[in-house]
Amino acid sequence: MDKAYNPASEAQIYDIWLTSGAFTPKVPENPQESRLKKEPFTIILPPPNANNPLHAGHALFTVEDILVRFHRMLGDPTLWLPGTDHAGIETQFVFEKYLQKQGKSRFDYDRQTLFKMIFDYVNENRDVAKNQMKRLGFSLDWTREKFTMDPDHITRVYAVFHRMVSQGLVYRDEKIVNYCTFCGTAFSNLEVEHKSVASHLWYFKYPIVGEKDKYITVATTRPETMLGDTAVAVNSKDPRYKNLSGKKLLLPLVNKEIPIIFEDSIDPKFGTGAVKVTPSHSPEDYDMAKKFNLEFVRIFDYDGKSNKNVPEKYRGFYPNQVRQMVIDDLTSAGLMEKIVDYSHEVGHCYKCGRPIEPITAPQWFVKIKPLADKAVDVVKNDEILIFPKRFKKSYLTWMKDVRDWPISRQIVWGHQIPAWYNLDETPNINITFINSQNETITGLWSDLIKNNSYQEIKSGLQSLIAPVGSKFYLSETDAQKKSQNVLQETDTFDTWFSSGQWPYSTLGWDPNGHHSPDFEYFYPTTVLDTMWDILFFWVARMIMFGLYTTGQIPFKVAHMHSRVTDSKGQKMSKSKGNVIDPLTMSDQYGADALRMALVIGVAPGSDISLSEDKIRAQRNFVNKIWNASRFVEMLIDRLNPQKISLEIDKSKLSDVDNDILDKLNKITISTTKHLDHYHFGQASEDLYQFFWKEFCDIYIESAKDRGEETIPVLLTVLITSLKLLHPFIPFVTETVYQDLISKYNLPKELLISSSWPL
RNA sequence: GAGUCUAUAGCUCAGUUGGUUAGAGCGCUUCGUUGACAUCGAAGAGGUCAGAGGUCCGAGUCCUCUUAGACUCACCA
Repeated sequence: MDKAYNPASEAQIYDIWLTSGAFTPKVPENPQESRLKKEPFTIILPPPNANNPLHAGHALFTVEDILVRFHRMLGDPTLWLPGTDHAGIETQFVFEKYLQKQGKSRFDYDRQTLFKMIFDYVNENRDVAKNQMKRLGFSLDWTREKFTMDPDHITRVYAVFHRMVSQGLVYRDEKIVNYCTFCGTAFSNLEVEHKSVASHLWYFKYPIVGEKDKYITVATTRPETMLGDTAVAVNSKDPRYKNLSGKKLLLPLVNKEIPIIFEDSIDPKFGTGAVKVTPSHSPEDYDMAKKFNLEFVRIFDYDGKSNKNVPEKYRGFYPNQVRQMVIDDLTSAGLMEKIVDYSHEVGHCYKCGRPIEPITAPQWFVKIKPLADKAVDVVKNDEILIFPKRFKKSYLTWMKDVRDWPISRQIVWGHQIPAWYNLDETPNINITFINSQNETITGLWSDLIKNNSYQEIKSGLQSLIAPVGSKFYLSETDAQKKSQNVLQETDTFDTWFSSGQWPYSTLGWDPNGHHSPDFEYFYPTTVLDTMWDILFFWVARMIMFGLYTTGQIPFKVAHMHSRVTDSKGQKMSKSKGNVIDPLTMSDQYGADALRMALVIGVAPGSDISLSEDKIRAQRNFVNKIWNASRFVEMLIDRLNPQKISLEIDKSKLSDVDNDILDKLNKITISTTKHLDHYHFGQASEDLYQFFWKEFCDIYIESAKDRGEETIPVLLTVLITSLKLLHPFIPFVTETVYQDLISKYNLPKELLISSSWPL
């Protein structure tokens, strides 16, 4: 054996495990019956972005590997299923930046071409993450590897979509959505970041029609939207406005009469108690407009600029430009009463950081209440356990009043929504395409078809917007019954609509009930482990989808791990320059050292502060194991016994022997208990102390002065320690174990497949 | 606006259901080690467990409040 442990050999060990078949569980003949007798242990890996290399957070999948290796050694049929995610918006934006460097943009390509370009781009990078996971020692079953862009996954997602449409759980509607005009797509509430913005409250006057020099003063944070006002709302109990019933106001600058409505949700104490109502650009106003049947006037378009619904001089400007113009014009008209400082929360795009424009747009929605109710029950009654416990509470409060989920995104990278429109049936569909002269053309189908062929439009298609109420079909052939002129919806599903179906889809759930043996055997899965930041995005959606589609929970335990921070407890980010790359670290110190550093002494649910110092310390520990083993072998060589035995003769034991065996027994019990309770930090810390202090510093030291009666104890403690440590630091333990086996003619087996010492 | 979490040695953090002199790693001081490991060993310095009050025979641990920080959710003009 070399003087020091060399992590370069780790790759060979991984290959040995891989070819041994240890990662691939066998599915018995009768999966359902077998499952009743002995339940498998299953984890579906949260699929990393197929396009990106791993970061320190991914290295934390170590906790899954620990669980999987532990249960495999306990003798449970164990499956850890790998996969990668196409990560819709994330990846498309990365690709757009790449295009930008080449002086191009997404608008230069038709939809099909752009999709293919991104697909190729992702395929080039897909193996990177996969190889990195192998490098970290993750005992994933690669024979079952999946990708969210696999045709069979898409088929299943489409089937579930069909079912939801037919049951009225998916609908189209034009309501207020969070729209980022820069990114060009709608977002769900979860994708909006609220930031406090120091702004103003503008007070200005709306003249009352037919009453000279009488006004109502409104207070607003968004003066620019007044161009789209269609009412002013006041509280019916507000004495100031009581006598105004039936009166109209003259909307300044636009010179249009708008009604006064009486809505009791208006707080008389805020501002002037009178609120301007802009149904197309404010969620609250939208609700009021629906209630009072008000007119909708959308003044900002998808490109972020003001449109033809405003007086000519204000057209074609961004909101902040319109704001200044409106303020100036109201002031010079003598209608501006006052401006006061005011700070409030404004939604910003989580991708590009720009302000979100609430805008009415036709989108696809999931009716969430029926799904959420069941998903609440299974967590409330602990059918699904959420660890650490505090996340149960945040899950339940979020679920309680979750709103309908907009699932359509105006991007091409993802699963194109499987809905087709017959254009002759719905001629008012708005289409954007690139024609044969490479010009981008936008217009209604009924107009475009006069000068362009269907084929040209179809092949150059970029996007379409079908008005709410447009008839759609769930297959292309159905749509073609009336005529051949059909187009598929150009929106794609929110990534989470796809990944929310990951657990049952990867295992081979079948929409027609012909499920695969894998599904019958491994579903519901046992543990889902992920970082808490996607509890709502992903975990909640998986629970809803799982219950809806399979009628069963997707997993029994949702284990939330924490963020990896730097040595000062700060979030890692490229701009701060404090990023620790897991692959650089494992090349330098070994994957074992990195893995140990990520779990040792970490309390469940608390942030994990990682530093090179910490990894180095664990490298020393790994080397300690190596050298202790080497020294045990040297001791045995020196004693040169006739026969190597692991049999312990209790009558010959001294106090030191009894002491170490007693402690070994205790550490075995406590490690098992801690792993059962997901206390990885405590388990690894205790093992560290036991091995280094109790075994090396005390027992091995004492063995230096003794005879061959120590051999069975030395080997027993060493081998048992290797087993207990194996889930945490698989490479060095397996390497040493194989060395002991060949040296002392022990029964051949791999540590990964050996039995847990209980 | 609602909620969650954190505060323990110079630094980063453990401390399971409250139970004797509060622990680890790194750092620091002194010493040792020519035949496992300088990626080592031994010894040591260093903490009124954020503050105040309370429950208890007993509180780092449970309760209340205060202070300071982090985070999550949220359609209020």
